[in-house]
Amino acid sequence: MHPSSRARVGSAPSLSPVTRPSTVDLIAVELRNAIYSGALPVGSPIREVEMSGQLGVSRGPFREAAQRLVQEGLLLSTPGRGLSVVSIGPDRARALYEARTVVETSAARLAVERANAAQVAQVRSAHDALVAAERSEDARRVGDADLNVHWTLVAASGSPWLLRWMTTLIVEVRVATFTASEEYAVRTDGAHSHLPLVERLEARDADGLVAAVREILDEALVRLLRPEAVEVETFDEPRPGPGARLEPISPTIPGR
Amino acid sequence: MHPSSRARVGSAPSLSPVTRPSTVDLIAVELRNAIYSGALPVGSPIREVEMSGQLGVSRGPFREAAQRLVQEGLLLSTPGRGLSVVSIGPDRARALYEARTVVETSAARLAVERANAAQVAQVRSAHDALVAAERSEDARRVGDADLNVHWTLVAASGSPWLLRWMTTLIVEVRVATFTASEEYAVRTDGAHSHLPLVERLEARDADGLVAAVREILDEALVRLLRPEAVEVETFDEPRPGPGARLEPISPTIPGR
DNA sequence: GCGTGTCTGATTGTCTACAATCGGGTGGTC
DNA sequence: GACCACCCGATTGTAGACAATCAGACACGC
Repeated sequence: MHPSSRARVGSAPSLSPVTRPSTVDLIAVELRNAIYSGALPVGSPIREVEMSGQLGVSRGPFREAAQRLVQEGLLLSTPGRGLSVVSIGPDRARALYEARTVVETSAARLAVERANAAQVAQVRSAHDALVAAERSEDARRVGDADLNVHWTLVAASGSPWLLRWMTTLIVEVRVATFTASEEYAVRTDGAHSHLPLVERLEARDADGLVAAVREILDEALVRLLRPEAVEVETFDEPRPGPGARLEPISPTIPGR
Repeated sequence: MHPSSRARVGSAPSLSPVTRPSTVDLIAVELRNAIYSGALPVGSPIREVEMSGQLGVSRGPFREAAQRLVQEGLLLSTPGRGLSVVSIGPDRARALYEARTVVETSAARLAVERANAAQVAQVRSAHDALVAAERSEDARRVGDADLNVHWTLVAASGSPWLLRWMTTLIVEVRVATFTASEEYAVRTDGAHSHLPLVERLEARDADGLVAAVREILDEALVRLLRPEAVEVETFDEPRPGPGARLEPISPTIPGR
């Protein structure tokens, strides 16, 4: 997903330690992506025998990766009954958006204070991708791009904690969306409504940026809870059909 | 620790589903407590063969529980080298306190808006426990009570997300403390300095409460980073000696 | 004395097998 | 028809075994 955990090769003359992803790392990413994309539907059981087989790994590391997602709040573990994908209904969706608002508004203030030019450019670049995504009229691509604008804004805060929470919140937002409706719809004017985020960040206008964030999130929550109450045009896309299929994990890159 | 995951027995005539803690749940709690208390020192390796033996469980569920703590940020997993307790030095401590401030000030505002009388009473009760702890002059007990005041305040916000983050932040604050110094010291006037938290919550004074939270956290960070810069009297206690010892986990309560 | 190669023990990472649990289906009794 | 007991297949939870990896010690060559 968004975090790039690529090994950093030190530039000459100094070398940095090389870290390689473990099997558990890879499985956890795969599972998180599957939940984010809807391939693993909300509330659905995690059949560990079947899924570990699909991924080409044994049950041990699969279970370990799953426990990461349990801790993250994306999977639910019930002793004796196994794992399932969480669902986030209306009550919890309100709390989710409340937490999301805390993170994003706080990150916005920090970003205005301290984001460097490269970080600000990344938010602008993410917004450009949103503009491009809207031309494609592909709801999923638009939704991804929309969330990525928010994610880069939080990344620009420079706070590892806020960014970690935001990475999970993004998946949870998707879970809440899938819980609310089988259909995935995004507004057609997301690029326009998100433009003030970029402009106010560039202008270092903290209060204006926070207000823009709040407005977007408040509206998104209303649309999530009562879609008919919001009169905006949307791109629609039905959810992928059932039958979660996980691809085998690529062999770990050998050597170090 | 603070979250009580006790099974809720429904009052007659309706019964609620019974949930029992899994072995993985129990191990994770044990590990988290051991990090919080310093029994597992910062930076120390997690010897899974030895520790699972001490807990009386096999390595499988031990590894699963450890992965929860990896996701939580309390343990670090390095492929081929295993697990170790994280350390949080000065740079990360600043970011930690920044995140802590975000959570606690946001929770404070929500608590003022919506905490019921029972929740407010719990904050007051937590403060009473801090007063009692100071009479004992036991630094650990004081530190625990201090953090519990903060935790109950966040609990009073009613936000599951903020509370979950806060539960981890508390352990991380301890990790940062142990990283900074072998000695554990708490100020002797914590009850006095925390009193405005309770009073302003009771008075529903949001701005006043937020200011009080900020002041306490700012001062705590200064004391963490430069202890000599803060002239306050402290209770001191050396850290427990090395040799982490985990007690065997009680057998799961049979039946359902 | 320093650097490199090899060996060994400890530990990690993964796999497989077995016991325990759960849920659904079936048959018997009232 | 409703309820209960039993059985069986699927799945989970855990233990133990084996392969792979790492770190430290030692020997050798320069």
